[in-house]
Amino acid sequence: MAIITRETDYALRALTGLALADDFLPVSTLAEQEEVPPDFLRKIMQRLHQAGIVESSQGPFGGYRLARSARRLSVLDVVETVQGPLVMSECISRPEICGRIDYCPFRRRLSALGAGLNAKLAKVRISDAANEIQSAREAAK
Amino acid sequence: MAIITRETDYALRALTGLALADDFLPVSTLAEQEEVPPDFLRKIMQRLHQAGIVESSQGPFGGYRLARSARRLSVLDVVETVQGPLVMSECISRPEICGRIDYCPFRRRLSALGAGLNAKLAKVRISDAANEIQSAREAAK
DNA sequence: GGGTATGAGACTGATATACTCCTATTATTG
DNA sequence: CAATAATAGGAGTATATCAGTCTCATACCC
Ligand code: FES
Ligand code: FES
Repeated sequence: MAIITRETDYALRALTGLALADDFLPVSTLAEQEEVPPDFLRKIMQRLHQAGIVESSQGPFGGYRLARSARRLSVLDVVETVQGPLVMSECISRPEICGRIDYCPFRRRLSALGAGLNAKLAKVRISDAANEIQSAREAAK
Repeated sequence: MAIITRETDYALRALTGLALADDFLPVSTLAEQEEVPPDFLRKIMQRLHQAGIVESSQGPFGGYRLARSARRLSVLDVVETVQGPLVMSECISRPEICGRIDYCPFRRRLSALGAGLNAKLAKVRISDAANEIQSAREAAK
């Protein structure tokens, strides 16, 4: 089972592309650059827009750009926006449906692992990815 | 999104029950104890049996028991048996479908997180859970 | 052989995933 | 200032997975 869906993967690619562009970029360009089906990316960008991660401009020369610095945008933000909160299991995340909360021997251990993963995903920033691409480009010159 | 499905959750409960019983236990008893739909648990036990995690005995006084010590059975084993390998993303786990393997700035970082999570899940053993239940029972006496 | 238990697997409803297509809005152009 | 072209916005669809049920065959004990 994959923890990160393709939708999130595509969103990460697109946001990295936007971080490098630093200007309004249309979905068509972004989709070609990042090798994502354009119509699918359009829908993904809408969700990122609703979540306030990107700003949009319609009409010719429009497109999307980051709404905040790539340094303040983590992989966790993107995961949570696209596929919802990342949790170890439904039973752990929702005490009201658990029913064995007092004596379940896995709850504590597994929820700690979930919290750990979330913390690590929060430390990977879009700017890290953008910087890596940037460095590679300069090295290739 | 939940990393561990309900099916895996049920499997963990059942295996912990078996670890405490240390004898053949029928699915009906196990299902009642662990609060799992009996027919669903039956199917889950079949998969655990195919994977060699439990042994079965048919007929009266039959049921399932652990095929190996609970100390040698980790949560990761159960996750992989029930829901397949746990990976960060499809694109990361299958280089042949990736296409951007040489320059993807997320591949290295995220696959490291995936490996870390797998390692931690491998360190949580069914015996840990069984021991915790055992201790609680003795304390309640 | 009768009764109790598991084994294998087909079948189903609901939800999520991955993607497509049509519509509304904006900016330039003649 | 309308027509047009470029863009985002949002509805809709096919497939897969999840979660569970049901049936029937098989093995075992008395
Ligand atoms: S978290 Fe609910 S039973 Fe374990
Ligand atoms: S792992 Fe394939 S594009 Fe990032």
